[in-house]
Amino acid sequence: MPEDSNVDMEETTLWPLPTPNLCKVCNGTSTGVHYGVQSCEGCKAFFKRAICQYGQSKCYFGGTCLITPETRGRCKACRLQKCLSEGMALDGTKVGRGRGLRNFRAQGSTPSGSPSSSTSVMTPFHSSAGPIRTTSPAGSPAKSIISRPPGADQGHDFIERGCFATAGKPLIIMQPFEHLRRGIPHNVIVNVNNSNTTRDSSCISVKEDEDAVNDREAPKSPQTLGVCLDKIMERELIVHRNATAAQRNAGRFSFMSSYLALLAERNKRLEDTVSGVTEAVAFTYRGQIEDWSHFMARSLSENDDIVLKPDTTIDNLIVTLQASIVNDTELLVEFCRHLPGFSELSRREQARRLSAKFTTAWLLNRAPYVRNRELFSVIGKHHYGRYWMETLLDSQFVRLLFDFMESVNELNLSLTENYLLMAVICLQPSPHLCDPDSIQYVKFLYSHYLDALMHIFSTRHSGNFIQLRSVLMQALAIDALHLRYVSLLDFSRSPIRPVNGIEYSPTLCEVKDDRQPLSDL
Amino acid sequence: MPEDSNVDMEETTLWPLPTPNLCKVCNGTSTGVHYGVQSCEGCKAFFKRAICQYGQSKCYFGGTCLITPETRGRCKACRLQKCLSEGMALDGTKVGRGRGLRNFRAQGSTPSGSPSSSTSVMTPFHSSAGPIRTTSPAGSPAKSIISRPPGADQGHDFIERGCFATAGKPLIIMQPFEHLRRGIPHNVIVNVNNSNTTRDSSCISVKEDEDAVNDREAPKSPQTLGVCLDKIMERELIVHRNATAAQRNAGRFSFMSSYLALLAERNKRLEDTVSGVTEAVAFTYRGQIEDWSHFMARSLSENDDIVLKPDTTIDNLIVTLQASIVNDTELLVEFCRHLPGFSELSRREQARRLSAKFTTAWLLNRAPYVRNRELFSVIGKHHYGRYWMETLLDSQFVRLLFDFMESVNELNLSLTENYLLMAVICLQPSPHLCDPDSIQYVKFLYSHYLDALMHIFSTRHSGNFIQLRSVLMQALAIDALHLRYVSLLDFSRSPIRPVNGIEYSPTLCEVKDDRQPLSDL
DNA sequence: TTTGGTCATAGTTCAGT
DNA sequence: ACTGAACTATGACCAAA
Ligand SMILES: [Zn+2]
Ligand SMILES: [Zn+2]
Ligand SMILES: [Zn+2]
Ligand SMILES: [Zn+2]
Repeated sequence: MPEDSNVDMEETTLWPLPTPNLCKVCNGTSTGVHYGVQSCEGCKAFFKRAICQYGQSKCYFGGTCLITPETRGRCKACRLQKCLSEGMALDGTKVGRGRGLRNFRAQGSTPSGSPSSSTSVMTPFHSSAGPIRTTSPAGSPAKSIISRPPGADQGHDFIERGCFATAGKPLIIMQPFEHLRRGIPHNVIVNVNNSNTTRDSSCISVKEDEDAVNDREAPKSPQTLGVCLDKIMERELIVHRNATAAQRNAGRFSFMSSYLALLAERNKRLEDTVSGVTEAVAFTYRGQIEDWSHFMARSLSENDDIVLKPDTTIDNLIVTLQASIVNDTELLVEFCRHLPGFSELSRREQARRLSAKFTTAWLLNRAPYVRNRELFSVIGKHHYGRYWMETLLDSQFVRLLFDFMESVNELNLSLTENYLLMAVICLQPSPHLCDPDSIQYVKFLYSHYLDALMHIFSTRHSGNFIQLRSVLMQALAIDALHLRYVSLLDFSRSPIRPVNGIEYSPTLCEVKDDRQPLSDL
Repeated sequence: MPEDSNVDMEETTLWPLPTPNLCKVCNGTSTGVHYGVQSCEGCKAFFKRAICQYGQSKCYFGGTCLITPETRGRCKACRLQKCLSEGMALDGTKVGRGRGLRNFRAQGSTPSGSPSSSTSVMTPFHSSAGPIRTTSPAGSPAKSIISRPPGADQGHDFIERGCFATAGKPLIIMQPFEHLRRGIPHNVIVNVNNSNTTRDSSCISVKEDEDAVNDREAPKSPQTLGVCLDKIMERELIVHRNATAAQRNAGRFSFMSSYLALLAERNKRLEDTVSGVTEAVAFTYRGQIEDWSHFMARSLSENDDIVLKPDTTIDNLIVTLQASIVNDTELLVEFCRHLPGFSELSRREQARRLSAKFTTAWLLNRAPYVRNRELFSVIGKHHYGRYWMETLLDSQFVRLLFDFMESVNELNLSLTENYLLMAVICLQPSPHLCDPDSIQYVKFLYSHYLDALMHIFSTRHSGNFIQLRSVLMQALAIDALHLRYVSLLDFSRSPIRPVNGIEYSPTLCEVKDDRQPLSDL
């Protein structure tokens, strides 16, 4: 320490300012200001690695190693210490050609965090930089995806269940049998001979002797398992005196009542939420529902042959379609604004979420009006069904849309359930849709609405949870497709195609399990 | 968060900011409209580079990365995708500069056409004359040069209007003459197959014609759905002023808190129950678990060939088996007595229930020690596995037992889950096991324990509810078999066979339509 | 106001040790 | 396992239109 500071003093006093090309850490040739300090390439890279990936290191020479271009490799601890004492830091690094404003930090006394002893703790912790990322030049082989920060955890579990299943932590410490199961036997049981168990195995043999002597040895008469069990039950249970019936009932009641009250209260909450959805529908989609129901009923009754003819020109239809998209979006926004709890999301997240969910909501809204691969919806004054969809859109894409709508249809949802499902889907807590501070809340909302859906869904005989789960998964795929394809579609001209020229392919629907690093969110 | 400040501004001004200075791509601070989109310097430069010099890139995180100022550097593919879906395009619409021309010339071999069309290709095929050749990796030609579709205008005039001009929506102010100002009327064939003569003026004139034809709504300005959605969202959501972050948090809290309190209370109940099970295990099965785990681990590690040899005589084994049955029964009774709520059953029902569940519990207790069709359990001092089972018992019956244990195994249960499952099964409310006055209570207990099981089961990724349901059904079958067959087995002599002479057959497992409350699953 | 260009600095790679 | 020269990517700033 004294050594270093002397050197610093001399340099700064005798050659006060520039030392234009010297690394403040090792005195080598500097290539500019890195991490706030005039430094060389080596010290720059070393500092980054030291902060991001090295573990602890310690000086073995007393902590006062001189750092020069020749010696800087000899003691990592002292080199890092020097970096820190010169003011290097990863935080607040400006990307791009920012002003080197941070230089003032190096002035005056060494910054607060500089360790005085030479045991530098190289934590793997890092600020916003994220794990070291590899970018690939075109066509390079696959890159490894670097370790994911601990924050980004479970992805799909919450698809399966509602609040009651996910809210709260795991209840108990798992002592999984998996170690045994997976057939890697050797490292499993370390506590082989810890016979300090409360109940050691000898008791078995003890009992064995007793019972063998008492019950079974002498009589050779057949003894069924049933008889044996009865005897043991009698013996065992008689030891514990049982309460009277009245006492039992009291016990039962106290055990059940509060829990049942909880369940009742929960059901009331869920029903409130369902009512909220019903009201939201009445405020928004109701007109559409009536129109389309009527239209479908009429079309189906008039004419068994369901292939409907086009009733306008492409250009007119495109204009109408654009308008209907606007209308649908407005309805979706309005619908979600009526959902209890939704308004507590930030406006920006609302916008992000609903933009991302447009396609899925569009499909859910229309699913009830699909019959025999035809869609009976009306936009403007025109029937917008398979004919126009196939005319305007990629046919594989259209097939996917119908597949999804038919999947939804197989659920046989009631009207309320259908829009409850829409709410659930609009609230799926995908990381890329959540504000950083809203993830927990959205997870709550999602599972709450899912609870509500499951609640009314399960009261019906047809409740098909597997299919429901499948639909939720498909919705995620549609969301992915929306981002990658649908939102790039140019709806202003006749073959509606994406502006980036990447045509539809099923791979666009793939939902990978990967989560992008969310460390600093 | 920048958003908060915006919200605050909003609160004070009472008038929604028309377009906050936010980058449409990354939500950072915008510096104006670049390439047709309100964007920041970074996204502007990125887009330019991405189009002109980068090769293709691909997302390694699933293709739905969130793009924020902090995260935008992590995934080029998603950033570019977002740029495109927001409508960014390189073309000559805002040709304001000659520098680029100079640059093109300096590069040599520039297509000499008008500067605005130099990169204008709508197809996924890239123009062979890539304008800027850089040091991009060798042989990565395929980057389609994106161009703004003809007719796209830029700047604020478009932003002010709803996208798609919101045909039929009176609240939007049309600016039908905006394009007249810019474009020279020009009769070009309507561009379903957009010819590459994408001069700005021509496209605008086309659009004008369309406007005139279609009752002056919906100018055909090519826009992606993504842009459209953004604009509507902005318009719709801006009408409803959002609360401050603090207000939102308060709202969230009030919405969540009582419900979460319910959940917490419920989880506490479940947790209590699970703890009860864990304690019950510690009091009863713990010694067995340790012994058998150790035995299995040792057996598997010593010897890949798992066929274990008999280590005693049949007569000895039968005696030992009898003793172990006694022991198992005692353990089962003791285990269930520790289960919260179980003691409130009448002694008679306890006995009836546990007698009936003996076989199922026996199997559940041993399922974790089954590997490759071998059972690694120890009774007395002897291994009791497939060899002895098949020697003593009906081989079809043995096969059934192994089938069930392997089904249980497939659930990959933790230790606690395994015995929680045992509790659930012991509490199945079959009518023939219940006292008349206890049916409701048993149903409650059953669903309570099932809740607890589902709860911890669902927190694990492997939660396989279908398999769980299947196991519960199989358990009922085993119960039926126990009554009809197992309890009649005479364990006192060597081939263990039923005293009534009715040999095992699968029909004995049939469960009458007993209407078990499995709908809870 | 928007454009292309600049360039200091950040991040990444890979042969060398 | 670490190092660092060389390379690529980023974006604030700028001058020009
Ligand atoms: Zn240096
Ligand atoms: Zn040192
Ligand atoms: Zn941006
Ligand atoms: Zn990505």
